[in-house]
Amino acid sequence: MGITKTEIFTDEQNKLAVQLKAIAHPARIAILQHIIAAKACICGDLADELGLAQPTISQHLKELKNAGLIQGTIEGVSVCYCIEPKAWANLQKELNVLFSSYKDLNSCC
Amino acid sequence: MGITKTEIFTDEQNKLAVQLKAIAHPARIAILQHIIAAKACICGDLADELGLAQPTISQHLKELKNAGLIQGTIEGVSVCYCIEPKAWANLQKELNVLFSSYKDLNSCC
DNA sequence: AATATATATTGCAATATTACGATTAATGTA
DNA sequence: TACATTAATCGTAATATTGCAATATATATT
Repeated sequence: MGITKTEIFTDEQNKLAVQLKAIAHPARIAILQHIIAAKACICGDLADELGLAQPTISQHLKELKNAGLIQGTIEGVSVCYCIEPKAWANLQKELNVLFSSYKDLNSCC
Repeated sequence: MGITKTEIFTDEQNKLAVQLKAIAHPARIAILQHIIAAKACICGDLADELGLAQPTISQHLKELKNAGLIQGTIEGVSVCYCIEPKAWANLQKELNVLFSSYKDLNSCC
């Protein structure tokens, strides 16, 4: 078919998948890194820095925003994007739970 | 176009994106959780447990393996899949670097 | 009000992903 | 060797993503 069967998974699994998908693109990783380093937080600057067209950056920002990972504040004619602290911390926690649940011991092969 | 411009990003950004993409699907999250909890580590069992067809699980396992996150050991007629410890630890580290690089202080908005 | 600047949206073509039935390949057992 | 069991691959249809040019929207300035 081609459509993910979200109904057979838990809300946690689906939400984690959605947020990871938002990060799982090199351009969006680069955008997040730039925002965090405060090198650039507005669309046009990011487009210049990363070498992608303005509409492309705008779309990536939209996806990150839809996933709740960043927030935008209107500043005159431009928009300043930055990390959404709660979602960021929550995702970090969820990932830690997943990654820490594995101990080298319980490997069966 | 529709093709990611990997050449304008660093190897680290691209690799991280690939591995995150591998995890960024509810079925693959569920598979990893099952493998870690040692509830099931063979294709058929996972198919039964998760309610997806055997070829579908096989494809998801292949993607996780391609990303280097799991490894498969042939055990008679079946294959036991488990976490690839090094890649797992490395990804955990990379994610920690990314997530920890953000401090609530340096938000510009 | 007209102009400049910055972001968002639309539309499109190329590509990638998702899921599964049918089939094939590989190992173990009678 | 024939048969059973399990995993992988192939083929296909549906859907989603990626990137950009063109355009629209929104705010600031003159």
